[in-house]
Amino acid sequence: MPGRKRDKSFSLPTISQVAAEAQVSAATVSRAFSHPELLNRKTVELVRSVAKRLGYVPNHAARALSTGRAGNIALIVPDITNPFFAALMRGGQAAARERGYATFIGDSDETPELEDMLLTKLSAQVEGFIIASSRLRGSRITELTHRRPCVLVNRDIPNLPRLLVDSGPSYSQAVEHLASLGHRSIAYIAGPSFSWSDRQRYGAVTKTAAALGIKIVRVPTSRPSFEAGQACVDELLRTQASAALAFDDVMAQGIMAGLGARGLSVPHDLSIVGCDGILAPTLYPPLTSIETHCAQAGKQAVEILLAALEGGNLPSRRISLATELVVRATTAPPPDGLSASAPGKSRRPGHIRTATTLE
Amino acid sequence: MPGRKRDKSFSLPTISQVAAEAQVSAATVSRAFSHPELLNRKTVELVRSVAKRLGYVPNHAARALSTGRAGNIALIVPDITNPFFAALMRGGQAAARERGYATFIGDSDETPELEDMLLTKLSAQVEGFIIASSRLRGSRITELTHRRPCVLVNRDIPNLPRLLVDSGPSYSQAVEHLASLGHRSIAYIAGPSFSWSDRQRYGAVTKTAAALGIKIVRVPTSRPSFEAGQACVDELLRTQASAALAFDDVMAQGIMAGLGARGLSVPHDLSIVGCDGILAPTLYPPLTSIETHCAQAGKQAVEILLAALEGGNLPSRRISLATELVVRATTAPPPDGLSASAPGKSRRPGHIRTATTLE
DNA sequence: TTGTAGGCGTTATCAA
DNA sequence: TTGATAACGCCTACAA
Repeated sequence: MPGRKRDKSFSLPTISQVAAEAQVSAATVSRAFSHPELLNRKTVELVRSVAKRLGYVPNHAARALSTGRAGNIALIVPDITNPFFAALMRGGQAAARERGYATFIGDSDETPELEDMLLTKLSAQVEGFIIASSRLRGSRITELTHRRPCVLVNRDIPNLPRLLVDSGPSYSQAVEHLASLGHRSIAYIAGPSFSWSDRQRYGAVTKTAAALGIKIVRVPTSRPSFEAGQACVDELLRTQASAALAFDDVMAQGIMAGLGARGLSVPHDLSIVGCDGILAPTLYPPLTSIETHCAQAGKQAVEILLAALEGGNLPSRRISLATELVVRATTAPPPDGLSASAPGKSRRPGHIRTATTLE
Repeated sequence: MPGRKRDKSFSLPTISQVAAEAQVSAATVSRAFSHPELLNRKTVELVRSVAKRLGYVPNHAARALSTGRAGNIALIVPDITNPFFAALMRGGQAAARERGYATFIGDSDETPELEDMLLTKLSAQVEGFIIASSRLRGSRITELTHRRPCVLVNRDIPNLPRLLVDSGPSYSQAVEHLASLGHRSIAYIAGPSFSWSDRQRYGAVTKTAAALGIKIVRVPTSRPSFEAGQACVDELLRTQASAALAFDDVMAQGIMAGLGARGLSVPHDLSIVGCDGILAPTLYPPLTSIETHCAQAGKQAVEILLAALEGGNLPSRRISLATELVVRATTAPPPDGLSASAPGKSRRPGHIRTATTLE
């Protein structure tokens, strides 16, 4: 007869074992967990106690097959170890868990191929995706969205639900902040070329700099990592810029380490601004950085996805998340510039937040 | 008739759709993916091309139900955002992916309850678990191991397969290193009380210190985080110790920040040693720390688990992973001590590795 | 309030 | 080399 023998050594108790033990039908056991309100109080209690004794837990995979609802979502990020994504994942996973969803993670290692592979392999096991900083072509993302609901983070594709950390204005402020300190030549330490965030940030920087008559030099890097930050220091120094705007805190940290290794000090020899806000307050000196509220972004992305899953259709809305420039101790007047303003303090009014103590 | 209607908006192509389109049976389609060697070359090609055109991907959940093999594993850690666990996860996830397994992550937020919940909810969807630094009672872990194969990291329970980052010897060396610099009173900044690693580290520290006639004061903390590190600085200073051995790099970083905020400098006013090796080289000053090779540990744990899944039984072996003390720039003679030895350099011979440049 | 039975997508057994 | 079919564990429409 068909059907296969199976290694019983690690098998979990099934619904029918519970049913037999409790002397009820499997349907009753099922209802005791999914729709207890349809059952007699006593029955629910009986079934649950038997289930507990046997160690029965409803099998998600089987339930998924039957209902089409896996109770899982997946979170795809380019780099698990980057604090921005780690915080985003943490916020997202907590939100999912609160609503009863389990979370897959995929680390694409910054490569489109791996990202694509993860997305296709996971698609049957999850109800939807959060894709953060996708390195995929827009057309491919749109295709995938037809198979499973996707919420994008930091990728702006029309008609798809997306959460955009709107750091452009803060980068503009950062340029103004540096300008007010007397900087006339600023290096932009670039992020990945496929990154929407990088385009947005670089765009804001060049535009604001042009308006202020400030020179911007773009320093390309291999990927947003501590090592890449260190590695670009020579090129950064060659630009003769007196300040660096980094794509993120991790790179800024790498640059600070690289400068330190060359006997240069921050902000005395060079001013630095990062972006993320996670690493920034933990560094020495505390990094002037753009706060992105990444855990909040993860949470909100998951909430949008789950609402869509339960509501039935995706909102296709574009949501912007505000950021703030937080001035700490890595920005000061340039070495030979005007020394009227105190280091680490901006004289400009506006939305700039100044952190006086370590947070 | 029974069976339910389902929202078709996001449904994936199924095996029978491919079968119909390719004019073969569902069994043939199945074999084209699972056992192509049983099929005619032409047939395999035909089926695969049709599948590709339709965007068909075998449904893992259904396969899991039929075979009992989910093709998933789960990685449970106390804190996703801790670089030690982030690196461990990255190593583990990459190893799993290479062997065709997808990875769930669970962040237990340092609580046993959440950890237990994650483990039970995930058990039906995964073939096995990697549990890192479990905060669960040993008896509970043993119970869970009967349901699904588990490989433990940094938890020493007899008869279970476990990978232990054996940092004890390096902590002993750290004590000797500090002693050789002239320190006579050292604070140990503790980790979580349920943590095997903490017991091992504290044990090694007290034992070695006793042999050298050095005083150890244990400073308890709420959890291994940057904030907790900052928060314990006052208590640390009250101990009058001239050096601090921290449970991990994250706490060491918090302490360094807290000292900086109080106008104290490292290693001039206080020497600090951390543990992990991820954060250490990125800090300023570069942190003397114990290198734990955490990504490697994640990889190896997964390999043990997968070998067990394929081999059929768990090895129940206890594997030790060696660590190394890497001396960087946060250890020096105490303020009023002998100043014969150069700061940041140990005069002791042996296995101590000295990092002269930033890595 | 509870039981019966068909079906979710896939795989393995058996037969052809 | 391929096809028909039972079975995996669960859920739900319908009957009782």
